[in-house]
Amino acid sequence: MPDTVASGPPATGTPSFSPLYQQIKSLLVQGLQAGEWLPGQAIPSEMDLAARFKVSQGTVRKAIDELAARFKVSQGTVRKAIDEMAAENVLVRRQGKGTFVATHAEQSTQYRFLRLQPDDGRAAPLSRRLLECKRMRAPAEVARLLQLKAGDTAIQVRRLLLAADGPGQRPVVLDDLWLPGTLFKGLTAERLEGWRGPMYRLFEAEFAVHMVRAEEKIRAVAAPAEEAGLLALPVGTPLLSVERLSFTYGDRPVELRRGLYHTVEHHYRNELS
Amino acid sequence: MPDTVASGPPATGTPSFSPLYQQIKSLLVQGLQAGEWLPGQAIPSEMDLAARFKVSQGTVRKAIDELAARFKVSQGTVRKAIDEMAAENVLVRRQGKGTFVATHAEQSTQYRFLRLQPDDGRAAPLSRRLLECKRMRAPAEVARLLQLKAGDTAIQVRRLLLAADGPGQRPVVLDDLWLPGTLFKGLTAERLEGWRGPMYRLFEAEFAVHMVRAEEKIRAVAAPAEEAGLLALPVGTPLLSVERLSFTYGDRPVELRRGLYHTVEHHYRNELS
DNA sequence: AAGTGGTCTAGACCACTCT
DNA sequence: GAGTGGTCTAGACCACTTG
Repeated sequence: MPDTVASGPPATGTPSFSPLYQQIKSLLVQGLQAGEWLPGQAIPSEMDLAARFKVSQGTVRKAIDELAARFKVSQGTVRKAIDEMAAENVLVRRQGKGTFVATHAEQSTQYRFLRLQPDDGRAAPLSRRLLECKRMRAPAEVARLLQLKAGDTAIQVRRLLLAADGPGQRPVVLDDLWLPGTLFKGLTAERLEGWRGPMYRLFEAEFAVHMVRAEEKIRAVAAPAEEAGLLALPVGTPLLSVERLSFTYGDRPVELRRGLYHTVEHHYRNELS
Repeated sequence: MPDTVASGPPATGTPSFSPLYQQIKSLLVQGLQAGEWLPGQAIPSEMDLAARFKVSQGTVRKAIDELAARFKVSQGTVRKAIDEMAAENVLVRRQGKGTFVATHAEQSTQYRFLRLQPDDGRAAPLSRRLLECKRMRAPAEVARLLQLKAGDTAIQVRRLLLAADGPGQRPVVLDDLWLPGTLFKGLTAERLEGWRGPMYRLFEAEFAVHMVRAEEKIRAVAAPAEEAGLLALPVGTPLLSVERLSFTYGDRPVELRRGLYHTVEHHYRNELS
């Protein structure tokens, strides 16, 4: 870890460039990026820190104090950095337990990025059906958005999400995903089909890629022939087209997804403020 | 102002019910609700506070110190309350100037709730055309969502938003609004047509109703005959249906709006985290 | 020069969780 | 009982805006 911070008393004099707590924040992001702490784990790893500072492991201090010592700043400054990261859903505080790296594994945040809801509040979870998973050269537009070099390979995944609350299963969502081939080396159809749980959790657990935030562009479109067929709908049915670009730590784009949502018994929910 | 807070040293002992800064926050919201400070104005009004505490007006202190004195808590606690309200876009901090009540008047936050964007980044502002503005008895569904009593009057407004970047003006959005008649007493078609600027700014300035947050339900629908005609589109064109319920201070619903967006050259933009 | 929000420090007690 | 985050206090200097 560079000691960009730990030079001199930062309270007075030059804040050099950005506020101390912002520097702490980016150091923590670097740690997350490097996989120093994994989703679901607590920060900091006391063993690790003890080793780093060559402090006897029995030296018991507060976790944040450890961070403070590591960065040579006060507890309050570290707190403010963590405050912001908690507001961004990168970290999760739990009173009495610790501060944890956010994960897509927990019930409460499992489908954090899926804003589609059934019109009646009942939250019948959707089932999945994998249609395709193949490696290919990334199309120009995909390469551009994922910041790949021309000719880099991408993985394309196509799948259906189905509502199962009625008598039969009705398709509700058709998803097309593109992933950078370099990051998702061992990803195969079998791996995807065998997985129980959210796809983003698989990405965390098997490929060390954690989705932090995303941008979506939403349109209304008429279902084209092929897509209509897959969704078992008449050609031309109005569908919500949701183009999502997802980012991991450090704002690196790592997934491009285009979903077609059938919004007759479901809707896309959004909060504005 | 009740002195729910100002009883005894709150740092130690019983926090009675909720954290101090939450109590401060709700007191501030009460002040906003009561119109004590208006959108665009700074908080606190020093004259007002001086009058309240019968302190000579010449006694100059920091604004937050005034609030702190008023509520008998430390500066840090007031700060935390204001922090949260700034995060909710209820207040706006400006370094060196003060803390202000958020408004829909400023350029930067003018169309805060309109997530529709042109596909090319160019931000050609939309022009408006008022189609209708009439008082009527609130339909059951509208009354329910706006928490009106059965039979209360509502104002219905219908309007078009048009893109003017090309040679002619093309309709892009058809909006239908319902407003509680009691809150918007003098609202007429003339008042709406004569107004230059965002509608939400008119609501602030003329009716003392400030929109703080909103919930939207989004669907893809086929344009019905009447709406298609108004938008100058073929019947059945896929449109984004955006149903918005807007709230003012204290989570009181004050506007129901249903927009139909034509999303061929525009899209709805959303950020997930 | 004065007043504002922005940052930083140092220390305290409380509420919750786990052993 | 020990360790965690949550809240609260008191005071300091800095950066920015305005007279």
